[in-house]
This record gives sequence, C-alpha cells and structure tokens, in this order.
Amino acid sequence: MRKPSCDQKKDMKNRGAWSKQEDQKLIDYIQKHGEGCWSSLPEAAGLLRCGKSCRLRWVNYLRPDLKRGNIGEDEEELIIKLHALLGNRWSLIAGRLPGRTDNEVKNHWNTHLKRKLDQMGIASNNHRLGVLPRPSISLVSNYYNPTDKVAESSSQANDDDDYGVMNSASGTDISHTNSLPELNLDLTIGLPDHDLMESNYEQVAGTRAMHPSSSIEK
DNA sequence: AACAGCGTCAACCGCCCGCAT
DNA sequence: CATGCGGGCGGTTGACGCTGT
Repeated sequence: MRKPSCDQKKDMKNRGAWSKQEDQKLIDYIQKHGEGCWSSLPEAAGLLRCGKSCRLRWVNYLRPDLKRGNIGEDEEELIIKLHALLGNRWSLIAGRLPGRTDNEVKNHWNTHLKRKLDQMGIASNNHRLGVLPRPSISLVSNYYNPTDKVAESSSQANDDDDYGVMNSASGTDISHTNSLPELNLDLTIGLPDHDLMESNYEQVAGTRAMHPSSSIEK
C-alpha cells in the first residue's frame, strides 16, 4: 500500500488555525504563480504546512471569488433540492452555488438544513429520489463545473450510495420527487455537448478560472 | 461571575481516482 | 499490469463563541 499523500504532515511544524502571515504568504504566492502543484507549494511559498492544508485553506477561505456570509434562503432551497438529487456530493452542489465551497455547504447542511428538514418532518437522509442506478450524467444546470467527475465518467458507478437522477434516455422526469414535487432544476442528463460545455465554461470562468486542473479535456 | 451545554465552522483525516512511469 | 504520486472529496473532529442556568 502506498503511503498517504500527506504523510509529511507529521514533519510539519504548523497545524491548526492559520495565522494572518501564513494567509498572506499563500495569497501572495498564488497571485504570483497561480494554483497548481500543491505538494511543492508550501516550500516554494515558505509555509510550514502540507500541500493539502494549503489547498484547503485557499479553496475554502482565501479564494477571492468566495461570497462568505450567510447563506440565503434561495441558496438553502437550492441546496436542499440539489441534495435531493445528488446526495452528499458536496462539491457538486457547491459547484452550482457560485461563491460557495463544498465545506461551507456541507457545514450548513449538517448544522442548519438537516435539523430544518427533520423539523419539517422530512427525513434529511432519505428525502432524495428512490434508489436508482447511478448514471453517467452531465448536470447542465445554471452552472457547468468542468471539474464535475459525474460529467466526466461513470467511474464512481460502483459506489454503494444512490444517485437520485434518472438517465434522460429513460424519459423519466427528474423534476419529480416524493418530497419536492416542485423541483425543477433544469438538469439535463446525457453526454455534454462540447460547444455548450465551452460556453458554460466561459460563463463560469470568472469564478472557476483559478482552477487549472479544471480542464474539460480531461 | 462561573459553569455547562450547545451550535458553528475551520481544519484535519483517510480514502479514492486519474495519471505517469 | 503494478506502483507511486498528486489532487480532490466526504466524513469527522475540536476549538471557540454564544446562551442559558
């Protein structure tokens, strides 16, 4: 077995909360060199952190396009609907909430929405559609996230959790759920059209451009 | 004022996947 | 084909602040 990718962490001096100086170093470095090669970034930036920690800090906190602040009701609604469709695919859900991170969405779900749904009598763990085979889908909703693994392959098809989305080939209307009959996310299932992908990518380039790994050629 | 309980959220951990060799 | 590495993801933890007693 290979060792964990962040095994060096034991050697790292700094752990826990980030200081302002560390934040500034990371910001300065990324502004100069852009993202990429997180494993070598800490040394290059003069940080005593592991690459993963740097990436997490940047993605979840320092990125300039982050909204921060309270999640609005409309966003909550969208999260609930997307969760009904996608389950705990926080990165996918966050990808459709511009300026929000997977961590933020996940935390908000666990602290607010879970309880909210429970109070409403909707089981937060099974408000999704019924168990269906996970399709190879492309979610062409209001935002297309080029990093979407779902869109790229069905490699996760062996996961045991379900995807509450039916293949469009079946003709099933994905906008109907047991608990959210009004759901209409305009999610299109199927192989992504290349031109559409390009245009959508440009559309979100402002918020996702800092992700060099987000290549639709992948 | 002091303490306990609870909620929030940043950060960590372990695992998985894709790619290169 | 096997292995190693880097990146990314979801689950979990723990520190901290707030509120109630």
